[in-house]
Amino acid sequence: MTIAAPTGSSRDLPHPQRAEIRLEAVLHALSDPLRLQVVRELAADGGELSCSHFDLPVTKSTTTHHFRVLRESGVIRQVYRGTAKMNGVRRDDLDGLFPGLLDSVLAAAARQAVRLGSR
Amino acid sequence: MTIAAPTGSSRDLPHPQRAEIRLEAVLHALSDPLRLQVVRELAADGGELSCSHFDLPVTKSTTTHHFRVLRESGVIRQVYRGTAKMNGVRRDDLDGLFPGLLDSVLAAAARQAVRLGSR
DNA sequence: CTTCTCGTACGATAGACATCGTAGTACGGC
DNA sequence: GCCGTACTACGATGTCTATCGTACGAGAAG
Repeated sequence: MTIAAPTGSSRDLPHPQRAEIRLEAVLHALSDPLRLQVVRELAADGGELSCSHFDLPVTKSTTTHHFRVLRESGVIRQVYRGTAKMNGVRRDDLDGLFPGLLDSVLAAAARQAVRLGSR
Repeated sequence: MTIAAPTGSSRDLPHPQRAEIRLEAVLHALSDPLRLQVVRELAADGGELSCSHFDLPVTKSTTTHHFRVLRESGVIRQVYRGTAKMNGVRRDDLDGLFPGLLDSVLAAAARQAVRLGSR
């Protein structure tokens, strides 16, 4: 029946429940440079960022695809706010399932960014 | 001239140097269930195991492929010992580059194994 | 209502990858 | 030298995935 919209928005998107999140899917989602970069920025921000906030070197269609991979793997949560779609890392769920994993990956990414050319 | 074989063996295999190891490649290598399982066993053992020690549900060709992906991403080191090929996790290099990452992933895999059916 | 922005959906495409089977090479033992 | 074991190399195949372009839908602003 789906009564009452959760957060007050209209259309909402399918997310895996916490128990459905699979480590292999998370690692796969993070193994793409573009997606890893997105997650780094989202984690650094801590809050929610719109898709259009990111200036990725691919078309909008491709961007949508990458965000979907991140959402379906359980790494991020996506919510519509008016015309924009806001994205946030599912830190609670990830830390609950895999303590320390996200932080290790983010730290590793930061280290590698410094080690290579960088940013 | 290549004088003196390092460990006493003859043919040796191409490995990335420590500085060439890329986080994305490591995550990608670990995102396959079979490969993750192999790495878990190798890490649990701590030493070296032959390819034939693993009883994977795929043919030998496919096994060879997976071990190569692990080697080329820098996750494991492979050495010939007579007719057998021994495999070991490159713990020093991984811990040096990405402190805590490998342990987080292994812990996450162990947790998930318990959480699901398990083993 | 029209228009603008933001993002989706769908179809196409090219490349990557997991898988197999067969044939071959290296090494150790007989 | 010959055979068996361990693993590789190569070619084929089906699936997945990253990418694009175009056309569409939902909401805000005029």
